[in-house]
Amino acid sequence: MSTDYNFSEIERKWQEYWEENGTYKVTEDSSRPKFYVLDMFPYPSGAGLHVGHPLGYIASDIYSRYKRLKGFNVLHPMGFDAFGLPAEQYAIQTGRHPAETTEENIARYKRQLNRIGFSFDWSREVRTSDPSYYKWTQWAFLKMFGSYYDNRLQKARPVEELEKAFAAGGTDGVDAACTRPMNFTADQWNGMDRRQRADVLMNYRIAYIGETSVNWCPELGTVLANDEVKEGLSVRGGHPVIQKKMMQWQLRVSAYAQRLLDDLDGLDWSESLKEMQRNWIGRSEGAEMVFKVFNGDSSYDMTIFTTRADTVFGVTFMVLAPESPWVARLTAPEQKEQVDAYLAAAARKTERERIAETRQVTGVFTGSYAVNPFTGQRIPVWVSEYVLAGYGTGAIMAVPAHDSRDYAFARQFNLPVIPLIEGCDVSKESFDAKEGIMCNSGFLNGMTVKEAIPAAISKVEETGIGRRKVNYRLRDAIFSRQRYWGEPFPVYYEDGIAVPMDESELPLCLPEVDKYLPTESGEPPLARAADWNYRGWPIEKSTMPGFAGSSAYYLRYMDPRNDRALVDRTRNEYWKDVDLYVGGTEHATGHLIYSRFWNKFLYDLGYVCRNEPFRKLVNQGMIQGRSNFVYRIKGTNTFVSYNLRDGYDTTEIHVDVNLVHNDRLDMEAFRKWRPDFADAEFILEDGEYVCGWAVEKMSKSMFNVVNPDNVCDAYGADTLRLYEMFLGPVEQSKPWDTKGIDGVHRFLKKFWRLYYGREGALFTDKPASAAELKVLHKLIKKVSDDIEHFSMNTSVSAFMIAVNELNELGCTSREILEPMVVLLSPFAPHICEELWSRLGHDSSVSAAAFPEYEARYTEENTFEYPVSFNGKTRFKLELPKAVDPKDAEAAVMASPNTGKYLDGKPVRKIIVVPSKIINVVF
RNA sequence: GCUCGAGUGGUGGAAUAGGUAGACACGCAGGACUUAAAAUCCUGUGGGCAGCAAUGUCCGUACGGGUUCGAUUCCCGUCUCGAGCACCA
Repeated sequence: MSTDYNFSEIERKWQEYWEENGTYKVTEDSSRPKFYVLDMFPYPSGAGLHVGHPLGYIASDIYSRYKRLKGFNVLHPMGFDAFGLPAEQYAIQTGRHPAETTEENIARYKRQLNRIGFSFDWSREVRTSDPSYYKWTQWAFLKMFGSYYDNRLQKARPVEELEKAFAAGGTDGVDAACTRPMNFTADQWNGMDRRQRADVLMNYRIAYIGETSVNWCPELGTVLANDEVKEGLSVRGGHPVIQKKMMQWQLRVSAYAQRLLDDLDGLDWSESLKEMQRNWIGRSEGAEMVFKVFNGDSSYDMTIFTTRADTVFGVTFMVLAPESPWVARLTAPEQKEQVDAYLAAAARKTERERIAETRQVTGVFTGSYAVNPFTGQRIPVWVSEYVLAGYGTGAIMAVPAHDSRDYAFARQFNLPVIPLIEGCDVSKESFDAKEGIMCNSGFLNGMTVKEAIPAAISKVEETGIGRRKVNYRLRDAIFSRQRYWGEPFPVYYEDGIAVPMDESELPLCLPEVDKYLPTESGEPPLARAADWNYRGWPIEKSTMPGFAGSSAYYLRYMDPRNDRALVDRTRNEYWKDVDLYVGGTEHATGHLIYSRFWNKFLYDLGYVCRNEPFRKLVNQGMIQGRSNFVYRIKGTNTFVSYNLRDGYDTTEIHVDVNLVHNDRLDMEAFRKWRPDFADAEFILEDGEYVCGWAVEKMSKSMFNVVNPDNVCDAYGADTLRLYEMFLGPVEQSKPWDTKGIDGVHRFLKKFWRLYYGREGALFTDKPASAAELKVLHKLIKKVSDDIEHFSMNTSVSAFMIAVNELNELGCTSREILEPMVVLLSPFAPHICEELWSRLGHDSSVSAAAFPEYEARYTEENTFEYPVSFNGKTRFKLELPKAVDPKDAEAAVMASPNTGKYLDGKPVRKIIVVPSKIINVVF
């Protein structure tokens, strides 16, 4: 048996052992408390893992292993988010089936993950593209199709109950979330035919089909959700996105806006992430107000939304969104030509162009007028792009004096500006702040803005002009994608009426197609599938988006092979929810909103027992690349070292970071790297070639991708794990910098040397000394506190200190060395398994118990000392043994806090520098 | 523009209730063992000033104020960087 730390042999051995023995397989066990640690499952891309991906997995694995040692029954699964665009685009280029390439990518991912020594229970693996999995994605969709949202009860209910209510009393007494408000009587409902009823119900379903303005990406040939578009470009691929009206499946996420907002308060998530969700939900309180509008002889009531009802006396015009249905109604014949031209121009623009032209003010007069309900004044109605169709009612009252956008518009088109706040200057810009005293505002005069807002809304309600209203920025999620590689909708069209399939017919599997491109007529790829129909009726041709499969996967891990339910009730009641969820912040407004919505929906229907899915969430930072450069002298094949390059005219060239160690170039490897560098010459400093560096995104084109496999080859998985933790706080983004990895590797070697010298085993049965025990117990306390607080980086430091101290003490006692192995095993499981077994244990170290921290070593060194004040013993001090009680008492008496706190608070801490007491902390 | 974070040595970063700032590691410098190298080990390492020295002393956590006996930590203002949202009425 080798006495050296042979990491590659050790790691291979134990990884095989874990697999053969099913060491990390977990079953429901009601005798032990559960703990559910989840990582956001990866999309298995063709590029494989780089060193940044496992950061969160390592942290969560340490946490899982720690909890296991603490006696918890830990569920720590892994799976794959396997549907997605890259596999499909690869299929379009190569003709290979996405299932095939996905399978290969998953195999590579699993191999790479297993090399790092994670304690995943692979028997519970899920893949979203697997029919036995997406059966339950489709099932949830059918449930959403069959449900509506009851605003009064604030929960989802079966559509059948809505039908009963309609049959009994029409829309009277029904308060349900819907696309547009409806009004009909029971008689009208009962008189409707099948198609009419289907149309009405579609207005209420939680999964519904409807015409909406969508983000259409022509390049990708599909629609995208709001969170898949950034700055007018698709997140995947960066292609331009335009607005288009289309019939699309949607999920009524907006119905859950208030609950999604309220329930954030109870979650143990970072404040910044909660804030992001709050912004995305975008609750704003205000009022809806009705304005009378006139087009020639016709008059209508038009509703607008405002958060500034107090400024109604300053309304000098109104503005409609170009897409608003009011535009057609309110365009006067003499203005029709101009309005149509404006609408056409607006429709042609991409989202990006609209954003780019934000500063340009455009608009057109409709020729119609409205009446200000408070002043009776006649005001013109305009159309402009700066008003959004999708928010509020798509129409606004414009108050140029107190809204900068209205102000810009008024200045552009010479519309009047009426200031409403005493002393404000609106000659150059609007006064947007909600402060000051109202003027020119009738009954509001003299009030502060803060008083005027509720007063104005009350008046609006009293006079029947409108009502209090809360608006949300959160929109319904568009759920159709015109793509192949996604879940098919279990819906067919009978005479054009959408009909759900029966649950018993799931899964509806993806059909084979000859090509993965849209058809010539622009239909989705599924239209290429011959004979794909249901009893002769056409099946829905679009597929579900990426977030469909990832919205409930955490539930499926609880019961992954169940074919009768998404998750069995008793299993769900055992595992309940995710105690710790680790993943990137990029999912803040996508997956993490959809998942919460999906879970709440299932909760409403009684399929799951928890209202929120993820109790605690940690966002791991991104690991950026650290690129290296060499400097070629122009026109030559000579490269000059970093610090000497000033004297030359050079070109900076990215060099593969795998050819560089501590910024020193391996010149031989460099010559072999590419043929044109084969005869490269170098100008060196101190005999070495020093490279330049920069922090950039980790990508192939920058040659800065570090593959964890290479790190495992060179240093071992345990070093990789420790090093990724040592790099800094898990939540923080940082560049991957191999400087310093030697230090961590050195630590593991030192750790090994504590157990094995060159001559063999060093551990003995000798009892531990007090000093040794103190080192151990200090470490136990530090490490457990650190892991609970997710600061693994400082734990690694603590291990280094402890090992140095034990070395100095010449520690050989098993009493110390055994618990040390258990302690380190969450971080470096392989080396610890090996040492554990060499210490004579038959079972895996993961079956051990995390050592208990014994306070006696601090107790032994402290004692209580009564302090008298005014002749009465007031409290006892806990003093470090090194401190002379007289000094302590003197320090207490001299303490500036004594007078303040002597009677009340206990002493918390005595601050001692080597020889003297500085202060007493109460 | 709005919202939320963060600014500490040459570098990554510690300081987990306001209490010795710079733990630990890298890098660097010097030394030991080597014919040599690698590996390993030891010592030093924020800055200024004084001293042969051990040491002493002052300044230091982006900047300017404040609260406190005491501030990297709390409060106000400024600057810089990062993240998110962005015509949301």
